[in-house]
Amino acid sequence: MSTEPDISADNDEIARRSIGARRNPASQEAILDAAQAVMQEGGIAGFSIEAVARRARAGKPTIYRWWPHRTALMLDVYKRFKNARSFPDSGSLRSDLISFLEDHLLGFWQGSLCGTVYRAVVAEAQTDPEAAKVLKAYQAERLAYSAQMVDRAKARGEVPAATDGELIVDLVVSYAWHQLLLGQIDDAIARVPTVIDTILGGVRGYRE
Amino acid sequence: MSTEPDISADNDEIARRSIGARRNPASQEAILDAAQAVMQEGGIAGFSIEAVARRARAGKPTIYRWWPHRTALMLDVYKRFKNARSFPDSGSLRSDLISFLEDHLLGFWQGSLCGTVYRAVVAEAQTDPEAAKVLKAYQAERLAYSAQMVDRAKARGEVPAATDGELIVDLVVSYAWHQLLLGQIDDAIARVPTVIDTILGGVRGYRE
DNA sequence: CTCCAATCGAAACGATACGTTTCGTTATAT
DNA sequence: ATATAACGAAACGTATCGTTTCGATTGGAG
Repeated sequence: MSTEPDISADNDEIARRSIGARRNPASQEAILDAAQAVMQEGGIAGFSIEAVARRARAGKPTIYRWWPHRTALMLDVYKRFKNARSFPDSGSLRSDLISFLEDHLLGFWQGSLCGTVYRAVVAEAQTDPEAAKVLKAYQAERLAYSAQMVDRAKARGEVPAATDGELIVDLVVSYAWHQLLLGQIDDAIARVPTVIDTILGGVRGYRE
Repeated sequence: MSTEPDISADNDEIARRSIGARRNPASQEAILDAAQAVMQEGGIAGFSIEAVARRARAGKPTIYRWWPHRTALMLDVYKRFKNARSFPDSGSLRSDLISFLEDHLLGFWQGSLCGTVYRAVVAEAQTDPEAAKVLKAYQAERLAYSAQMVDRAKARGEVPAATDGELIVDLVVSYAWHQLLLGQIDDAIARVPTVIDTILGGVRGYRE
């Protein structure tokens, strides 16, 4: 998998300087590279602004100038991975949701650095109210966007128009979060079809 | 609600001393009281061993001696609340699950300190592998225990014997976690019946 | 009864990270 | 030509970490 941005072209360059009264793209990139590397090597616990600054050979003020919170920096690292993932549109809600849970959530987090980063972001949001606000907004946006899968199913007549698309997607995402935060991604991936079938079909043979 | 242990009888007592070569119960209680108070006043962010020690007028080594991790201390505070909550057994799976989600999860966390403490524990588990192990074990145990609700429904013939009880409960718990960690407990409580009905019945009118 | 051992609170330790401020340098924008 | 704003570097004071000392306390072993 080449989902991970390349950071092998390390900072062999000469020391960066100011390029005038504007942001230095090279510095920004070096900082993101460093943040990713630090997260990769030391995990969540070792992730600090100081460590990133050292690794990037950047001044702390430069980081604080462009990223108000540690969370903002982590989210930017996360977003580097989430590059143009086309949304599943297979023509079937079931396989759309399976692909969504298996590829876009669990599979995306598995193995790569993304899971680690996302866990850190969620953890940070429990401490920092500002981070909580950012994460909540991000989740709301993603939820609304993902609900389009259900909208398309409605258009196909696959589900009634009254179906609460956001709730369906919320159940899928909630399950993925729970598994991620408990470090059970690998186990969860094996059960994806069962989970989706349960969410779509409910408890088989349930007598109301 | 009087779910919260009383800590109003504050430490007006004289300074505690050693009572010999054994644990001082008064100190342990004072530390737990202080931990709860600190969490209550400063939230997760302000929670530090130093702050707890100051508040309890205890020495830091005394805390480190009895609680290896910060998480262990937080979990002990959490457990003070979780006093003998009897499990829902209403004779109907639907109302059992509604009560479970509304009272034992969301309602238990709402308002009281428990939600804050639990969020802190989950956050800590993302950083500290030891905390992760403890939390994972705790969740697995609770999951198996809660699945008994579905087992009783099976015995009543309400659901087929092949139903995956742990998956049903997992979906409910996952939803509760997601809402807790996003700070949306209040909104979530209003939607409890809809959520349970969706999990039990699936998407109404879904054509497989 | 004597003394050992383990506890207690208090204080201080070095280390680390926080977020901010200063400084001299650089180069765009006006 | 000059004001402006970014850059890296260094240092600031504050806070918490987890550990180490210290003297005082008191139960339990010998």
